[in-house]
Amino acid sequence: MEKQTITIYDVAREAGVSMATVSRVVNGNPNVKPDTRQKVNEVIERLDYHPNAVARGLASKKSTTIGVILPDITNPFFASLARGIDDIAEMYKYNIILENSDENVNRKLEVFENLLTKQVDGVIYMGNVIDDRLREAFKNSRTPVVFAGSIDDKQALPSVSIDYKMATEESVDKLIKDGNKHIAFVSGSIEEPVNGKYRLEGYKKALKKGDITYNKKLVFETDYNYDSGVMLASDIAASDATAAFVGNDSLAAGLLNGLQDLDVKVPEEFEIISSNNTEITKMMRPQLSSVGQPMYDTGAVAMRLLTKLMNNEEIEERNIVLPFDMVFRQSTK
Amino acid sequence: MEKQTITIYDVAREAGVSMATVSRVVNGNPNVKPDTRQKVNEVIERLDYHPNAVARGLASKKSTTIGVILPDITNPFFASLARGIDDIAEMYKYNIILENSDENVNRKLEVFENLLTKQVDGVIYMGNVIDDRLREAFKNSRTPVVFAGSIDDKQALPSVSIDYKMATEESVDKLIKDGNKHIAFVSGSIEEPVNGKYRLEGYKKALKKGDITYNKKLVFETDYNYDSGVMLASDIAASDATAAFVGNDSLAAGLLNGLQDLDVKVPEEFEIISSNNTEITKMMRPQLSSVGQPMYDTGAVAMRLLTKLMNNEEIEERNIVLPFDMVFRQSTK
DNA sequence: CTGTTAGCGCTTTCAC
DNA sequence: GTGAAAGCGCTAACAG
Repeated sequence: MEKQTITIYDVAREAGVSMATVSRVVNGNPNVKPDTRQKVNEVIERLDYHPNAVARGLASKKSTTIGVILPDITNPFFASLARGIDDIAEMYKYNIILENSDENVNRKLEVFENLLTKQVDGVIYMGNVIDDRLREAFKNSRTPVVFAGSIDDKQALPSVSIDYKMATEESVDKLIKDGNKHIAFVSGSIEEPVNGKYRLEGYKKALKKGDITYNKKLVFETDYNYDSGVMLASDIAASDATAAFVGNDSLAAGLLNGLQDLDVKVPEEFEIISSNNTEITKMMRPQLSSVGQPMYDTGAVAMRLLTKLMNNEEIEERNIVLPFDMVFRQSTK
Repeated sequence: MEKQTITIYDVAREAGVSMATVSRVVNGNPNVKPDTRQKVNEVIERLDYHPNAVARGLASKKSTTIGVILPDITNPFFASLARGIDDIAEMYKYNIILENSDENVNRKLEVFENLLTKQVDGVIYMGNVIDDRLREAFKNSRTPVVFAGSIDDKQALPSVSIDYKMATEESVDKLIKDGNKHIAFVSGSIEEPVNGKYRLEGYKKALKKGDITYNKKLVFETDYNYDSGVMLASDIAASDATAAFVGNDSLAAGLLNGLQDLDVKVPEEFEIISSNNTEITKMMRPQLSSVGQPMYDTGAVAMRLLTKLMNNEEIEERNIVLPFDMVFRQSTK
């Protein structure tokens, strides 16, 4: 049925030139006489020749493939980032190998090894947790790694993200301005730098500006999902909080619904500001106010940065901070 | 900093054996004396040797990589399928190259070519649209392709999905049993087999059983997203429909909110049954009733099927139909 | 059980 | 502008 694999050698023979010349035209090398080029192209067409990327990768030591490590592709936040990455990758002719890490450190190490084994030209890392072993592995490999939507708190590696501290600060500013004196901070584990280091600091800074003393009891750590939010609602309703900054949309959605099920009126009795402005913020009733984070762009910019790193181009800024905005909807006054 | 790439040859020399032997121990070939094996493993450890998957791929003609073509990874339905695929792929030591097609036929052809170029061992295809050129390309390649969560209406290619016709039929049965005489059918383009061929047929069959005449005006085609649902709400409210079967959760969510914004009470005045039972069905108020589709499992089973195909194992059934269930929540009586 | 020997299909000096 | 030849790092007969 299907004919034998046809190789560069077949094309060379048919066109009466050498493999080197075929290789040149395939790769757009200018040092080929137009006549020759055309002749070769005709044969390529006629034989329906397709270069073998694996052989090419072995010879050139470039795979035109990059690895993408993320916690879970079903999380809309990471899916959006991945989409941004993929679109730019496509533009630069790179393919993407996807790896779900479930934020498991050992798994990340394995996965990274595996990616190196596959000779990826670069990797984009997403995830809120990063430990020293992984950081070491990243640094020791000569494969460039960039962080997307995540920050290495040691700032040792290139990254693209928003200013989480300031975004949180502005959110809490707004909540204070609305008259709230007791504001909950809801997030995933504060072991994660994005929460414990950046967001929490922004939260504290806003409190200080508002002359409100920080109360540890108003810091709620849980998982990033809807059901956790629902379950958290009773705890929060039982506290004296009248507003919350929430670090994740699914979590915020759960909290909102949970609170309403307990007959707490939002925003009249309780205000909520969420963090990622994914589509579900619009689906909720009342609609959730949120920090607006350019997820797609974060992925896109990270990929663009990676291409520069892979080509050893000059980099102006290794730690890129993208602008965010505040989207006020119905869950705030 | 980083030492030279160390190869199988280095290991062989250091261990005083041949490359072939090293290759054997690396690949777990049993024909190696335990002593030798251990000696080689020690050297591998000491030299921190990592096999080069590209070279291996060239020599063995296997890349241990598969391609996954889907419309858009930010669509939760496809993201869940992708997760199922990835988990099983990992189990069988395959990696996944992700390709977003945006349901664009030309792009799909390109992307598929590219995947073949990269020598993937198999491909999983998701998408509701498939035209003859693509089907031909799939069949002509000797790379196995399986459909996941989608059906090739010609049934020519292996696939894994639920029985969309029956799921729709059962949904509409329920709506009829609740007393509705005018039931809208809302989906994406009925050019897509899943809608025009399977779901619509199930819809018609249920109507016939309920002695309701099919009314073309109650068939609404639109895009698979929240805003389209919102916009559709006024049209549907203006029709005489008192219930709707909707082929997509985001769309159903938009319709639900749109209807409520028009003061239509759900489910008292209007019932809705959606299709994918993604998490947003639970987030909506009232919560959406939905066909429960095993998305993760569909991906997982498709990947398992692909592994069999790649190994030329016997296949009992090429077109696997997974069970679905009906999840009744608050958008139905 | 182990070693030898060809390649896999392509890129890349280095000559001419 | 073009060709010859040497690998890239590994697998897979084939001997022995």
